[in-house]
Amino acid sequence: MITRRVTLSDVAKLACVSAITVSRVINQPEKVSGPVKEKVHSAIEKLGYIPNRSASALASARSGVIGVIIPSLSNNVFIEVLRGIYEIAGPAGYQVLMADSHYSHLEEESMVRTLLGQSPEAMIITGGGQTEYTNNMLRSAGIPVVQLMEILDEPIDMNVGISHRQAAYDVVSRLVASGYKKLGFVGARMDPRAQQRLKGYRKAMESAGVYRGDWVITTPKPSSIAMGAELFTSLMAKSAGECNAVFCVNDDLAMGALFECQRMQLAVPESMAICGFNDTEASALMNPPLTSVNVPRYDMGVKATEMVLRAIKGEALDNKVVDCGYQIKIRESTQRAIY
Amino acid sequence: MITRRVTLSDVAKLACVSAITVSRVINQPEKVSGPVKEKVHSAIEKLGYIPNRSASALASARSGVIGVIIPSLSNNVFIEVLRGIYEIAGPAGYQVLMADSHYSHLEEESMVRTLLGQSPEAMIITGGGQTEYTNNMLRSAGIPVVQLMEILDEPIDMNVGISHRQAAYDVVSRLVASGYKKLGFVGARMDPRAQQRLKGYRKAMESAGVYRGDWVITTPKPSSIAMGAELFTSLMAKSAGECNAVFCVNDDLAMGALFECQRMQLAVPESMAICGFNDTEASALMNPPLTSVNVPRYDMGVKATEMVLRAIKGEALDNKVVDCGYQIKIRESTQRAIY
DNA sequence: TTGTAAGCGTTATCAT
DNA sequence: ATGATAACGCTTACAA
Repeated sequence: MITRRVTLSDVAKLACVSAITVSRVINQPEKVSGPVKEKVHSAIEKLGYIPNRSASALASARSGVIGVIIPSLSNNVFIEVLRGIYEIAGPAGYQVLMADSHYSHLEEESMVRTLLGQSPEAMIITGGGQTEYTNNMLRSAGIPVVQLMEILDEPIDMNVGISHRQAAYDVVSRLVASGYKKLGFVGARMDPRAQQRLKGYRKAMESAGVYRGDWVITTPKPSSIAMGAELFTSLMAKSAGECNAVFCVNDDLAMGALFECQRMQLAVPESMAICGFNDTEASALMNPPLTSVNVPRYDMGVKATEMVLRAIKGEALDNKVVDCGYQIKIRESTQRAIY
Repeated sequence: MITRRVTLSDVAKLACVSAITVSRVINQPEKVSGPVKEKVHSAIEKLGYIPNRSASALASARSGVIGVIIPSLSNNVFIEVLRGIYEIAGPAGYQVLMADSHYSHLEEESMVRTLLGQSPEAMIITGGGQTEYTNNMLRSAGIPVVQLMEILDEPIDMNVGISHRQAAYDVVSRLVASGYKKLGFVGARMDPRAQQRLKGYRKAMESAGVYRGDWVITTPKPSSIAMGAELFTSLMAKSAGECNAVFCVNDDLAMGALFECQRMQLAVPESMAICGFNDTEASALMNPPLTSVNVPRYDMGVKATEMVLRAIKGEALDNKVVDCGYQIKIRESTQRAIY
């Protein structure tokens, strides 16, 4: 005895109405009279009917799906963005189909293909630099697209993010201005955002006439707390202990650097100042609290999703590009009493 | 000029074959001759054809989707499980449709409904305690279901996890045996896993005859590093400073407790021993490194996904319940030189 | 307010 | 090896 999945017409039969009426009860209840609505609802409950979204999507050309591509599930920054996306999309009746490109534009290309197969009504992808083929696919899909995280020169469609270059320039300038002229740079993964931050660091250091190429330590390897400790050690070695401050391209690295200082008995900030980027929860709670740049990750996800939802509805957008801004958080880790 | 989405028959027309042949080239290429295959492939490329999954799902009754429900996107533990799921599902040609139940079995119910609407071929959900209605929906969906994270008494179908009670019992027993008899408990969120850990703690303490109800501090509020500091402070107050060790229900709390000790100038482990749970990256790298219980989160996700994939294929499973085990990591934070 | 008929783009089934 | 035809379950367009 095989139990076929319950369909619209099963419900219709039980409620003694036509299939389209059941469909209306679900999608446009205001167009159905009270008594009929009740009959249908009780039939739906009795049978435990669950509408088939594939059939619905096929017939209506609306999938109720938003496609999202992030570079990594291991990086908390993207998780918070995701949270923002889910928090808006779900209540609005949209499903999120997420894929992880592993920081590869080639994987990203095949993921865009796959996601487009689900006929998403909008796409949210991370940053720029997509392959030409990816761009073509996205353009010809004819759906709203948001590029998220960083402000780009030539967005495909919409763009939500911050200027990582400017943010890094700002915080580094402030550090230099307050006396930290022997400020090294430590970066891992070095994705486009990290590259922008490095540019900002460099410009700030050069403006002050204190840039030193050999104080820049980077690796393409994944970022982690352990990597922060490792790179910090390299910086100490390479600068022969000359650096007395370090700008880490993110808070994980900064945390690793701080832990390493503790192990080396290097007092922070007295002997070594540390600055991170992103302002994750731990940063403000460590000892000493870490200076960082607060980036509204969750809000970016929210904003991007709100924008695509509006675009799906065909509403006009005030602006296709939204700069979410950042906040510099100066904390004890860079507040040396005497220079 | 409206550009309709490219369909199978567009490709078929261009390649001068029938639609079903194009379908075969995509899904069962071994059943199509070489020359025809080439013709079709070039037509696909020329048109930039992307198959419509909704239509495919409808016609074939295979959606290529796995539904996943986790309680929270804010908790890293579940993110690592997710990583394991995505890492296996993607390459196997499955899309993951994820939903966040916010630790609510009622939200979970509506999310199961929503996900089932996508005709997933399998479902992976967190833990037990689902509503009766949820259980019914899952059962009558007739698809493989894995309950993940903890070993349950009466799983719906398959079950992958660890015994949180046993793990907590083990580590607490070891701490007590090595002299920490004034061991408090600190817990936040108190979801079913946390409850189990509390039970394990209690049993271990009672077995040793050192259990004290007033040394158990919990809150239903979300867990965080800041909350760890707060609860630790409460414990100190409530135990009038008598406790000289604390078992935190997770590593975030343990981290917060350690930071608070540093602020209070309480030497760890000399004056206060700290033990966490989960063994997240930071734990091993802090100063001092934190004792914790390593839980194979990523592997759980991998294992669960491998199991549902096998079940989808109709392959026999050796076992419907898999205990992934755990590892106790004793580190400096609980290694007092002299008791 | 309710219903009929046609089709959405794909695949299963049965032929050729 | 390839094709014709009828589903799959729902919604749109048009009637009644």
